[in-house]
Amino acid sequence: MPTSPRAPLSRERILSAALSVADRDGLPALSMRRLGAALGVEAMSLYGHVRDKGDLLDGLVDHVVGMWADPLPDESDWRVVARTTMARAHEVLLARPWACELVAARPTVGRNRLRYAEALQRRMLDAGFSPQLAHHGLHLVDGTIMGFTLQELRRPTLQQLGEEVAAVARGERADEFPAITAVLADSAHDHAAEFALMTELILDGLERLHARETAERRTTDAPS
Amino acid sequence: MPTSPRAPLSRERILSAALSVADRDGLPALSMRRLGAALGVEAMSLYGHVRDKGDLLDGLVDHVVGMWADPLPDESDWRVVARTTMARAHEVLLARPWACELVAARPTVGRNRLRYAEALQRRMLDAGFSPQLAHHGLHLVDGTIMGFTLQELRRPTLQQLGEEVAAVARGERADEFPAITAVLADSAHDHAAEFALMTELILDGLERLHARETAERRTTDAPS
DNA sequence: ACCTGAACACCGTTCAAGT
DNA sequence: ACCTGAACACCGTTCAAGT
Repeated sequence: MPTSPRAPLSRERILSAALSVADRDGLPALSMRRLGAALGVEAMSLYGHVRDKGDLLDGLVDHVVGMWADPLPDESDWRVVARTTMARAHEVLLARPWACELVAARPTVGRNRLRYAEALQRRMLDAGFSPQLAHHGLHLVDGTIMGFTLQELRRPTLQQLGEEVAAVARGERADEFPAITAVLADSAHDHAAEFALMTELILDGLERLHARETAERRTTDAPS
Repeated sequence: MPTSPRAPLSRERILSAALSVADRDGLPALSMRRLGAALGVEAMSLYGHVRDKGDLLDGLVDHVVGMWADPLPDESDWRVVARTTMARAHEVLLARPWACELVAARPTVGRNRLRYAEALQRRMLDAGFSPQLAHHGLHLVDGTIMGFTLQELRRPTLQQLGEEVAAVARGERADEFPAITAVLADSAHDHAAEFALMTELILDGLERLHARETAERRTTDAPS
């Protein structure tokens, strides 16, 4: 779907076309040839504005990161920034499974990711975090976003692909997998609630580490 | 490298050949044609023992899961089981980046994964976890493994691929990214320590949720 | 300058044919 | 039964050629 069929073809136009191809038909469908066709152009013309297919995918990743990080929350509390970023990232990635897979396969660090990392670590340092803990904190938040979103995207395919696994999910293997069967029978699958719980667990943990750190600093500072 | 050049070609033999191709040359090199060549056979012969390339990849994923889950820890404490599983999974996946990517892209639930899920949730239920919390617990542990391993695999490519990002990593953009620069300058990159810290944070959090749950159950049970 | 056509070295998969 | 050869419809990328 070329917005204007003979616009001069820029990196911007290519990236946004790639985004809509991936959204509509998935990552495997995003070939240089099909992308060219979507822009009304031969595949080879793309190489004038994009070094590689890899370069294109990197651009795509940072574009998606921008979708949750771009209007950075105007807040000085690191907890608020972390919480809202996690929620937004989770939402954006859940809606675009291909993006989650892409970030896992090709973990590009682009401008949008830098800006978000700067913002979060700034708040942590301002709150009195040591550089080391701010470092851990960013990784904790990032890892949780990816790990948990993958966790949720994994769910639907459980019944779809599993041959004997489907039987387990239907509760027909209580003999061999009693615990799994019991858990599936007696618990809800509230994804959003689980992610929120995980978020608070992480934030609590970080806060506790921060408190312990300042306590230790006080005891070592006092005698001097 | 066919172990015996004219053995009758089984699913087992195909899977282990695929594993060594992926280990040696990476995931993109694992094509049906090259895998056939590694077994001294035409690509098309593989389809007698494997439905699909997808089927082959699914088998590969569960094989890797078995590498950390297979001798299940003979322990009744859920904390020990969770801790050792996380450590082993992290180690196995760090050594095989392609496996981490594969699990992210195609989250197969195979027999090995079922056995591990059963074992961990069994311990949690036995410790008094509600089914709901045991459910969350498994997802927490799994999400942490994936999220954090991806986090670490992401690190080396930061300097390798980033154009301007490399400058930030070298500390040459302190004006625009002061917090990132300060954190990178004043903190170590001890991956193993960070993963251990993350593990304890998760286990502490789960234990706290468990304690809260039992406290609530006691207060609601008492009046009856 | 920007785009193209043809070509190269690959893919996964099907299917009729061989042994 | 098990494996193969040829074929189909694709890939990413190069490069000389067109406008």
